[in-house]
Amino acid sequence: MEHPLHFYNTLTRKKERFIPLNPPFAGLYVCGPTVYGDPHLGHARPAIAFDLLFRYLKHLEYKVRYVRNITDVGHLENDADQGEDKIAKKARLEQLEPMEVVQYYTDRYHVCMDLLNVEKPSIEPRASGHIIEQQQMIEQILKNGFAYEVNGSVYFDVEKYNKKYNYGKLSGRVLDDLMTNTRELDGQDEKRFPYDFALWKKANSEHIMRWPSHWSEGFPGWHLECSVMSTKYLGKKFDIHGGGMDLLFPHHECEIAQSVAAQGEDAVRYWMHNNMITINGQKMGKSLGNFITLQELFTGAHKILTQAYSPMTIRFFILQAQYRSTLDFSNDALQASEKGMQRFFAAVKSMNNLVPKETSTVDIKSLRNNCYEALNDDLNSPVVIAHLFDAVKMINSVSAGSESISKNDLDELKRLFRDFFFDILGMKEENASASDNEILKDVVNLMLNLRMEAKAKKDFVTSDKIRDELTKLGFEIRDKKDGFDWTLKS
RNA sequence: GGUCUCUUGGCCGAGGGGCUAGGCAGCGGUCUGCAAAACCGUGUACAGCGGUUCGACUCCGCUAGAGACCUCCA
Repeated sequence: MEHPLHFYNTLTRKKERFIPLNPPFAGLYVCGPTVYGDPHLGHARPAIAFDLLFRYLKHLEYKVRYVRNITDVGHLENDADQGEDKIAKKARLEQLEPMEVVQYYTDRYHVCMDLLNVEKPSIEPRASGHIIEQQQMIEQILKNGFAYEVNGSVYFDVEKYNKKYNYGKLSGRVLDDLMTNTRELDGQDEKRFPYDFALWKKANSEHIMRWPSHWSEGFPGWHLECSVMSTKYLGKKFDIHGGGMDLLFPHHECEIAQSVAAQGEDAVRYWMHNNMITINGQKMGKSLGNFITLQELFTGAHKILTQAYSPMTIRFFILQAQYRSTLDFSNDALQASEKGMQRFFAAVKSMNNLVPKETSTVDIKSLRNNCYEALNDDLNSPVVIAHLFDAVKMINSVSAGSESISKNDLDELKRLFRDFFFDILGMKEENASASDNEILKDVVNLMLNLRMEAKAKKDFVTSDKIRDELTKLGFEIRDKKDGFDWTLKS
């Protein structure tokens, strides 16, 4: 590859060059949502971060299979083996079938992802659709001696596993430390060791989601689905596994243990973790109750918001931080993103109206490589955006007449925006429907032409009135040397 | 308590031993009938204290503060 892509591998704790196992193919698995609640801002981060990766890998002409799961079963409410299934609990609260809840929130998630212009993954498997495969993996782990059965439940034998392999290599944990640090947990009596985790859990009588198995009627443990579905669709060894940093331990650590226990070697080659979105410096999360749903952002219906923010504003906001940094959320920060993003779209519009000259006084040659360099350095989207802002400045200068651009350079500039701003960063014009409305366009142009006539007659009362009224309606009017320009703001 | 991470100007956020990040906001100017937009100019920012170094905001140590994981979490 001409542009070597590097990213930070959590497993090795350093940036590594990405060399896929079977080029030109690349396999990517990302932990998707547990569908028992409305998608919130936190869900947007990994979705967008790995959407960026997906898009960039495709841009680099890899044939990517992107698998992002839907967790619709198996995550327990409280302590590993005492709680009830989250989805079952919600179902009982709302008097709905569990699968009805799953469907409802899956649909909500999809709607939000579409609005955020997050591309659909190649495969979106559900845990509930892979019960048999999960049982097969449990059998394999049992056969290899790294699990034991107690009263119809099957647990992973962490201590035994750690004698042969290294439990904790991803999160940097040492099992001995974990042992000395053991806390009192209820209902651990079935386990040999507190850090053992369930592979299969016998369902109690009230538990609604249950499947038959050799061991009991029950349900699979929480970490199993990802091990199973990733390798099922990407192979026993595959390139990239992504997810939020909060899943690093125990979820991803257990995934590694399961895969290694089942097949004798790691499944994942590069582990990538996105950081959290914070609010007032604190992680936004369900348990803290300080999360803000995407719906609330899109409608402005939240007390810390002064207005609604469009999905593209959210996307731009998230891309303005590198995915491994925490991103502090606030109304002010969103407002800054919205303004900046609007400058982009205004510049793109005026780029398409630029008239090329014989020669260029702007230097656009380095822009493309600068953007590649930023992306190749662990997907540094904020730096890409900074370079694109340089391009915005050039466009505006040419538009203002203080600089000129050649036909070739203008074409390259257009390609630059198409490739990086639209295709890779995944930005898109939002109120296209409004400004694409021909009749609306004609009416606004009519009004503004009347205004021009008034101005020509120095009838500024009339001309200002037209401008002010249109502004009130949400239009932005910009006078030009010989004419005008306008946009409908969202 | 254990493990780990972070602390950049009013806000968000890159970066990296000596070279302007960028955006938003602010201030001054140009343009304009006035605006808006745009353009030009404008900020002695790197938590504190030591150390290493010719030179540190960037490396090391300590102190303070914040956070993450250790329990479901994106």
